[in-house]
Amino acid sequence: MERYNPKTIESKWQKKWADSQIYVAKDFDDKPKYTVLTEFPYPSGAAMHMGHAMTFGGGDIVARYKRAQGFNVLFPMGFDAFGLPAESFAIKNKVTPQMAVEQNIAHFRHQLERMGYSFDWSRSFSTTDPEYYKWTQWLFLQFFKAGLAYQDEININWCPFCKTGLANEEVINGRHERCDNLVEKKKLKQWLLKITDYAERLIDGLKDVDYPSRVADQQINWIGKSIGAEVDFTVADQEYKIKVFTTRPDTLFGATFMVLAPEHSLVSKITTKEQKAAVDSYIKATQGKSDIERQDTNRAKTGVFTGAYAINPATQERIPIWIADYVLMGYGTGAIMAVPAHDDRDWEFARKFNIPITEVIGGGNIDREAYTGDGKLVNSGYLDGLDVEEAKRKIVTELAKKGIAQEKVNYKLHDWVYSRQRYWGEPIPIVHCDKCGAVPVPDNQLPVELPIVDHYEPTGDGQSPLSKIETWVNTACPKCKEPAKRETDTMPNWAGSNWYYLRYFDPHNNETFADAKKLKYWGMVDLYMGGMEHTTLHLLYSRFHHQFMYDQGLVPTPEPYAARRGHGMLLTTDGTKMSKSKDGGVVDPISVADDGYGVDAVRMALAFLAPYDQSTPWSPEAVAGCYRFLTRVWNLVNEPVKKSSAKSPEDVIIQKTINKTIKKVGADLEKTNFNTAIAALMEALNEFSKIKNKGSAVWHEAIRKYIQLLAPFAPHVTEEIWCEVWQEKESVHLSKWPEYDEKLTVDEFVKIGVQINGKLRGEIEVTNDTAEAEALKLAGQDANVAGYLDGKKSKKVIYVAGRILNIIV
RNA sequence: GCGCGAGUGGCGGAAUUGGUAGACGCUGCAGACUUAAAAUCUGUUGACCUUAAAAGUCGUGAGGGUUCAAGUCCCUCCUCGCGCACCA
Repeated sequence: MERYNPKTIESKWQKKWADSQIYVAKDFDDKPKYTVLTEFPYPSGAAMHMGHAMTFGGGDIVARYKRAQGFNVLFPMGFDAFGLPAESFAIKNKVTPQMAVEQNIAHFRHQLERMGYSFDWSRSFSTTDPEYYKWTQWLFLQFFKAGLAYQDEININWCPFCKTGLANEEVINGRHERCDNLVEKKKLKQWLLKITDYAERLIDGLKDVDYPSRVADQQINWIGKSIGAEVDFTVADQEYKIKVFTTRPDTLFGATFMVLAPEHSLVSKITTKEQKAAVDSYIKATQGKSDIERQDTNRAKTGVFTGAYAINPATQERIPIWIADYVLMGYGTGAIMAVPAHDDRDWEFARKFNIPITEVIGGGNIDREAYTGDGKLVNSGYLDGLDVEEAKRKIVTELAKKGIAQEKVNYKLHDWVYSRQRYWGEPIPIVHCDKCGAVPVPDNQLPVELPIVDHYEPTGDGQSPLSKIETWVNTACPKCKEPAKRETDTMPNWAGSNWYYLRYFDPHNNETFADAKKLKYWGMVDLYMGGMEHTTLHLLYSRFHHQFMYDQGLVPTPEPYAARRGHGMLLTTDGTKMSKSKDGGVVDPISVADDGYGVDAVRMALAFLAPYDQSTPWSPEAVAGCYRFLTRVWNLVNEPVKKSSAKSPEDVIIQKTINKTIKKVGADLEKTNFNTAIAALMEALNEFSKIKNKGSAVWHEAIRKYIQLLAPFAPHVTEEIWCEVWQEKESVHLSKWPEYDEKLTVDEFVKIGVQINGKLRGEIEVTNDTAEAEALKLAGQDANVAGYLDGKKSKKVIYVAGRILNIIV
């Protein structure tokens, strides 16, 4: 008998699968379709890491399972190759980004093939292919034409290291998520996408899709919806009005001062001569602070009085207007009405600057702290006696009559800063003309290709390197044909991934981004697997993109992904996050496979280690264990046995085992519970190993099914057994998923516990329809139980058939 | 501070949704095979107390409660992880 040798087996089958194209998905097949998508990678020059293997491995298991179930499965793969890392790699290695990407894709694809994933490579593409980004640009123009892409001069997040503007979502704790450098503010003219128009839809749509609650909650949280009111305050003795947003209009009578963000446009207008010096120096000090400093909640409140007053519209009293950096220009209107009695921050501020604190909601002790709970209104004129909710409604109604307040919903979500000052991205297909303004490049001139240049290092002056290429920049206005200039900013690295899943449905179409019939056939992605870290980035962006496309009639479904699953993080053995900077931190799946365990064992270990969505420490022993398991499977099927048609007394056990296992593995796969599915397969192997007569017909049928169950998890060794050991003509991965007989999944006899007064004292063997009296009799025969029952009367008997017998004495 | 999730053996983790806690894997221990080791196979592996055997007591972060019965349900609290964070 040959030893299990993954190395020769794996490379052989990977080649055969590629040659026979068994994983190629067919458009418009009669079978029901199933689209399983795994986030496509950025092809770096480095080794593939465990996070990739988690994503692709999970997708591959599902893809193989669904194929076996008779679905026409689309399991595609491509590359997301625009963006900063490719450019940095190119600069470092002194090659062009185009060359770097080509090399890296070849390298990465080779690794993916080495892992044996069942991707349909015929549909592969890179977001950097001009035939692809033509449509990325075209889609941008649809946003532009719909008024959802616009230019604005705003204060944006600027990464001084990468020398580019960033979206809000790309800033984590005040640092650029890619390079970890501190982000600055910079005023630049930028392209933005109006994602805020879709804030409500992005929340709503989550109801109709199956996302882990963690993911849905995080998106809802990020969008940050709050319901409240906008109220106008007039500045005393001046013509200005200050608009504020508040979620607590009920506390208006308690507003004893106002605060403007230092950047607020009214600040310079209302500040008095006496206060000007103080205000100016405060603004200057604020500008010198980083976002991290400014957002530190533990910092003591600072601020300065403008000298101006506003009129509280409820009390008609004059209240001072301050500026303070705890009020952010980026949220609401950049101005607040401060109610120190019922807001922690306002309370702290008022205390520090000796501003009066007026209680308007009873129930707290405002001398000690702000009271933010419920209660009855006090000191509030016509609101007195109402509770908070009633008061909110009443005051907004009253003020609305006078035209100084209205209900308002606010979101934390900001419009998406969509331009980058880097070379390696899709050029924004706009021409700037002195006469006609921003003019879209006509469809027949797309794509606007990136010019090949010698220098593409970022300039750092807020201009894209493209701006230095005069021959490219200078063009004719598509409208009036007069000389005009191209937009030189490029799109963010997220642009290509916004809609890539749609392109898999029809990857080679030159007429449109994807044919409508194919969009309809492959429709919604049934299962989308990816990393948790993309929840408020790519996943949110692409949902927005898709919703817009739906509104434009470009796609048939309102949401892109029917279900989302994210994998947990692999931690180092000491429980910390795997990172490149740490010694031995990153383990690469292929080198582990090359150590002799093989790809199948590595893939199984990743699936077996922990529940799919849970973070867990990486364990090299787990791979060894899975290798051992696969070796045992290999030895079992290769064990020489005498074939016989005779029935064996062990047949019943064999049948029960395989039927139970089919049921369990199928149920677990539906829930992406890979770890328990594998445990069930291991359990079954243990049962099978104990069988003495391995020659019966029942045995052969069962072991055949067993290999089919194992196939999605260990595709190579099962294929070798199927096609070489058993000489089947067609791949195990094209075979039909075995069915089970419900009757054969139930054991005739089960052991149930016997409890006396709720404590386990014995065990009896019963059937599911053993009567209570019979069960009691059996229990009485157990010496230990009998000892406890001896001489005592049973008060009560609880008997749950097939579960438990509990006797109360 | 807000939102979400999790606390079970030496370790990773199971537990049919209230019914014999610790499946499966790893590790450890003992044995078989071997000149020896590796590999493989067999047994064993929650703690305590006893042990000739059987039995027994405790045990799912802590404390309380509901129930014949709680890892699972309810209340109070603690710890850890993730995300957001001066969001008005």
